[in-house]
Amino acid sequence: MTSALRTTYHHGDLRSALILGAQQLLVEQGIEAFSLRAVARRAGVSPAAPAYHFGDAAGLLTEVAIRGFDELTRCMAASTAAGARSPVERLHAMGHAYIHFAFANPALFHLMFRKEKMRITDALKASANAAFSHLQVTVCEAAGIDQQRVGVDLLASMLAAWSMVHGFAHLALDGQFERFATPGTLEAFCDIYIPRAIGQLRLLAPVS
Amino acid sequence: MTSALRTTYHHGDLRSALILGAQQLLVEQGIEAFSLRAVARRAGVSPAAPAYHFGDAAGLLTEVAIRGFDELTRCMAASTAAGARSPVERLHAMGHAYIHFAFANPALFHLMFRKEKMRITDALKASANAAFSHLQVTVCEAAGIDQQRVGVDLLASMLAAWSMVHGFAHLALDGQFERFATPGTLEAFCDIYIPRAIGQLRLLAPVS
DNA sequence: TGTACATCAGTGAACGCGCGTTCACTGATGTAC
DNA sequence: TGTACATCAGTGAACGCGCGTTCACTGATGTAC
Repeated sequence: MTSALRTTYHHGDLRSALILGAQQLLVEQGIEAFSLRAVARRAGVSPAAPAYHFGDAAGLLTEVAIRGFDELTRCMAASTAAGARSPVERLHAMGHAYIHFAFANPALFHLMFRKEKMRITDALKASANAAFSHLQVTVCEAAGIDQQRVGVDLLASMLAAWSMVHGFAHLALDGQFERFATPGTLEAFCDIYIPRAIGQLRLLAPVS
Repeated sequence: MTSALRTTYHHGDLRSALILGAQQLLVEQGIEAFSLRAVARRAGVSPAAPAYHFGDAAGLLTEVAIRGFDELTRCMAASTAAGARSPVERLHAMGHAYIHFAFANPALFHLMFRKEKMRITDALKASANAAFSHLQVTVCEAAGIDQQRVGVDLLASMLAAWSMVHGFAHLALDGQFERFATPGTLEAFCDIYIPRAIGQLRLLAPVS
């Protein structure tokens, strides 16, 4: 809701509008451009309004990050839900989903893993944990292990899988793979190398 | 050289001193605290002096990042040089070195992979490439492949290895592993899981 | 059904801060003759 | 060997900017009686 649309003194749901506006600001201009004043401006609201709801920038960004983790969880869940695939195929699908989430929301993805920008609240931890346990379940299934009995080896597999997709996404977003792919073909490059990189994980049998 | 030590109008080697000061500022206060004025203050020099040498913050940070990549290369080289180990052991050692470099220099490590903070000069590319080709050689040796014949499969192995250590370092630095380790034991946690995670790479035979 | 009052949600002008940048300047150094 | 001059390296005061935060305020909403 922009200032042009405001007719009443009270906004109605300014809190949500500010979170949404912050998300859009992140998408459009990156985290460097983020400030409480910029968010207020975009919402057509006085510069002091965001502080009333969130205290400071970290408070608002925390809410944005929570929604980011929720969305990531949704993406991962959707990727494994479709069709009756094998556990290994589901893990591949989830890895893809993780990396594609990062590509689709670069600034949000970076924010989510920059704890110094946020307040580590219980709500944030809960959302992040939900995303992680999706990974955990899928890795357990792919490795054929009862997830009630997570031991050192399985945790190592999970860390390896998570680290790999996370690192891949980070390096790709930072342009480190331009070394190998001419500009404009990064997506094609990723289509080829994401499955092969994930396929390098020892716990996984070849997809087909 | 601080202002207290300055006796002459000319500094002598202000350019180097500013780069060093910027590095220290990064170590001590993180990238958020970085500004040309802060660097000038630390060097005991007028606020306009850094701009004379580097143009803007990106120019100075580029120089810092170049030295970061050089140092990373040195760390990786040192890790593989010691003793007459097997190729696989050398790859393990290099992965350790990569992650330990990140732990020892968190702010610098983050800077090196934030291209929007820098100018992508030829010198920067050269330093980054040098670090990468160290990885490439070691992965080739570990996989037993002639590095003159890098194909899709070998590139996939390299990307997998790089992504994994990079992601591991990132996630650990962001505190994501506090989920598993009580505070204060992160290093012990990493000592256990770094080798096991790297051991998950398909190309690698068991270390011993 | 009305009225008084408390609380909530947001205003908007003002504050001080650190920042990058400009600009006329000056001290030191190098070079040509 | 001296001198004139150009260039280099850095000064420091000033500028305008956007920022977070404060503060007295006000319009709207809810609640008690």
